Amino acid sequence: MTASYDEGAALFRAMGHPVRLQILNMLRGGEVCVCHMEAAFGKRQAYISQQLMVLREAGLIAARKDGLKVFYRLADPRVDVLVEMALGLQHVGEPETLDNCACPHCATARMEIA
Amino acid sequence: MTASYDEGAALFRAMGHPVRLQILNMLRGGEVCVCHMEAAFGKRQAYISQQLMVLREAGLIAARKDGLKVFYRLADPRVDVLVEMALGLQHVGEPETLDNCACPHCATARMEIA
DNA sequence: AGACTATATTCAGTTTTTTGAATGCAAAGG
DNA sequence: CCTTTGCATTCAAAAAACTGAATATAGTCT
Repeated sequence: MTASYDEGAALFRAMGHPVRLQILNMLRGGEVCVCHMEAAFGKRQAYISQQLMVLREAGLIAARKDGLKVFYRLADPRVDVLVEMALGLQHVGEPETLDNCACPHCATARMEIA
Repeated sequence: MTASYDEGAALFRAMGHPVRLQILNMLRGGEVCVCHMEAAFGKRQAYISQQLMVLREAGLIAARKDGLKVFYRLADPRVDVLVEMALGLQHVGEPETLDNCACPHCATARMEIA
């Protein structure tokens, strides 16, 4: 019974960090690889991975490995709504799909298409 | 722009604590005085006040003073939904209205009615 | 196998949060 | 005015979170 509050609080604590919230918001747009976040946020890769670990342990995101890259997605549809509400109901999130990704892989992917 | 994430994160951090979450959930049922929380949670009064301060500073709750007592309520309707979602969409919250309050004031209030 | 790439983990120092204890303060009653 | 009641604030020690640096791992390619 008190466990419910502990679990709920743990959920909020995991979301209560600017970078993690930004990651979650980005994932609302669909699956994203780590290198994309690295490029989009301008943070060190190790740092991004640390935050991803927190989110993973909280059960907020799930990972899919494809070759060398790892793609992350929201693990729970509730998270989408929670993030949306916290950011003010109108904040659409940067249209940061893989399209404007500056990481080597995404860039070359675009070149192949064009 | 980054401020949005900071603000959202601050919101979640304020909610990311078992006792504070429990307080917020209680307030979903309406206005409640501090003495009621004290009795309902079995925590020291000063401790409750500390958590209330955090919630107040985060803009999640508002206070109304009536004589010696202070009544708190949710300041933002979004909070109601956020708490509800975090607690699992079904958790109704203890039916802890002022009716089952063990604090002196609430107890005598009941006696006056009966 | 060796080198390289993408991501993960560990470690340590710093900052923040948490929480118990003590104290402060304003309103009400006598 | 003095006391009591209900709540708030301050302080300090312990616990936890944050983050930079270094290191590890796993997959790919030659």
